[in-house]
Amino acid sequence: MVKPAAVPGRPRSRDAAGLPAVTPEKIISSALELTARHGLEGWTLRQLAGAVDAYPAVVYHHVGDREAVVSAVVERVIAVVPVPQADLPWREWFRILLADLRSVLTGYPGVARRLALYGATSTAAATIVDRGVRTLQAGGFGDEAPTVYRLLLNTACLFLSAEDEQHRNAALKERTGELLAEFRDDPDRPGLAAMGVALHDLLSDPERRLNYFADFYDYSVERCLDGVSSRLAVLGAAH
Amino acid sequence: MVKPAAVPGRPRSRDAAGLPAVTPEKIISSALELTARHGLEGWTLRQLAGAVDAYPAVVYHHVGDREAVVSAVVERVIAVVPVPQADLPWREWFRILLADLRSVLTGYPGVARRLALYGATSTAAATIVDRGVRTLQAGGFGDEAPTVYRLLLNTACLFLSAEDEQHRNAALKERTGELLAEFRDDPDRPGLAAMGVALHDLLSDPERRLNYFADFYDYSVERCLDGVSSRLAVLGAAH
DNA sequence: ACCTGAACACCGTTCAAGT
DNA sequence: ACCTGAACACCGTTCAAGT
Repeated sequence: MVKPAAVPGRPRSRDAAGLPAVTPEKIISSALELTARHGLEGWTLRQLAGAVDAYPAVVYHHVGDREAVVSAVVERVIAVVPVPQADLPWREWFRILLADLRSVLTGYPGVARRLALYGATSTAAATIVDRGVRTLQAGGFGDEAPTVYRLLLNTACLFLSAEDEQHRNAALKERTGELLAEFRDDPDRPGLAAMGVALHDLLSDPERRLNYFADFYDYSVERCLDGVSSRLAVLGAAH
Repeated sequence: MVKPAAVPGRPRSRDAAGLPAVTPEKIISSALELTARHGLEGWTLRQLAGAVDAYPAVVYHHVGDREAVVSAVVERVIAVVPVPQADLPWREWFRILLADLRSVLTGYPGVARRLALYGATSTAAATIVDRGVRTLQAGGFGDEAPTVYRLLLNTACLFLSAEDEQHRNAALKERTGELLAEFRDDPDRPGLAAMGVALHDLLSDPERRLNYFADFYDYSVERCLDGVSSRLAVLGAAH
């Protein structure tokens, strides 16, 4: 990881040292690996440079600034997300897409956040948007299809980004949870007590604790789909 | 803002210089101001120290590290959020809470994100949780009230955090929007084209553009409430 | 064109020393 | 106890100089 100190006898160019040339491809796949391991905000440009045995300036030369590397990583990740088959009913289509999205994005912490905030622009992303909106159009959402698409994808990516962050900063989240769990016997605040009990039960059962994020994600996605579904009924009744 | 360079004749203690003593209170309200202007991640500890005419180490002495200051700011902000009156039907109660939440949190960029990720632990926060969960219990959600509460608050805070971030990094968001808008005539990808048209219409109408975030927030909150509402019907039918 | 090596202007944090 | 002033170990980024 750490570059050896410059010594007088050391060759001063990569090929004199027998090192392969640095390429954008190598930089980006190293960044992808670092992201899988430490999250998108968990590595520094100096670490990335170290991973390809080069100086930070080399990253700038081949790819650009940190932002350029990050957006390349994001595009690579969405390219991996499978697109559900086209003839499914809209609800099923999105249920599958969002489940697959989770299983990919949890492997690359921080990518969900970028996706939620700025989206992606690659052809892979374009395909998902196209299929998604068409599925909603076919489902009867008409002009509201793009809005519904944004709602569903935003919700999914935002919840996943929260999950990433809470894993990263488990200590803080834990502390808040424990604090709330302490109120579980408060007779003056039955609502708070109910929340305390729910949180306590959740944290003390090892299995529920393990599935905490997955379960809450599924619940949230289902409620979002429910909401969109009842909106569809309103739209249908209007004409 | 900038401390004057140390000159030989300058008094070396605050009271010798006629400066009032630094207090935790002053530090935190300065941090609150800085957050209102630049966002929670938009100021540095050195800036905060400068705002109270002191050295960074003074902030450490009176409040603690950056994290301690940030969490104090978050608690101050939620204390400002009004709690809707207790006798409202659950849907109305949350509609009002989440609208008020938005009008407060948009004034303090970055706070929504913290709230979504780690919640708050002050008595002000506890009151909102208590009333919210009780309102849902009264509405018939039973044991699912805590989960529904978390879903609603999470959704609201996450959407608001996305809004904060997109305002902060308007350039990136703009670029993605324009890129998508370019596909509005693509005959091979009608779904993408529909998204392009929707985005184009949105960005070209000045009024819709201005209300973009507020409208999408309201839409998302309403769909979330719809989803929760149809879940309530399922729960009710079960017994 | 590609890479080296150092520098620049920042961060949050720590600490011995002064008052 | 409160504050000074400097230092430490980092960042991302830039750039002249080498090969």
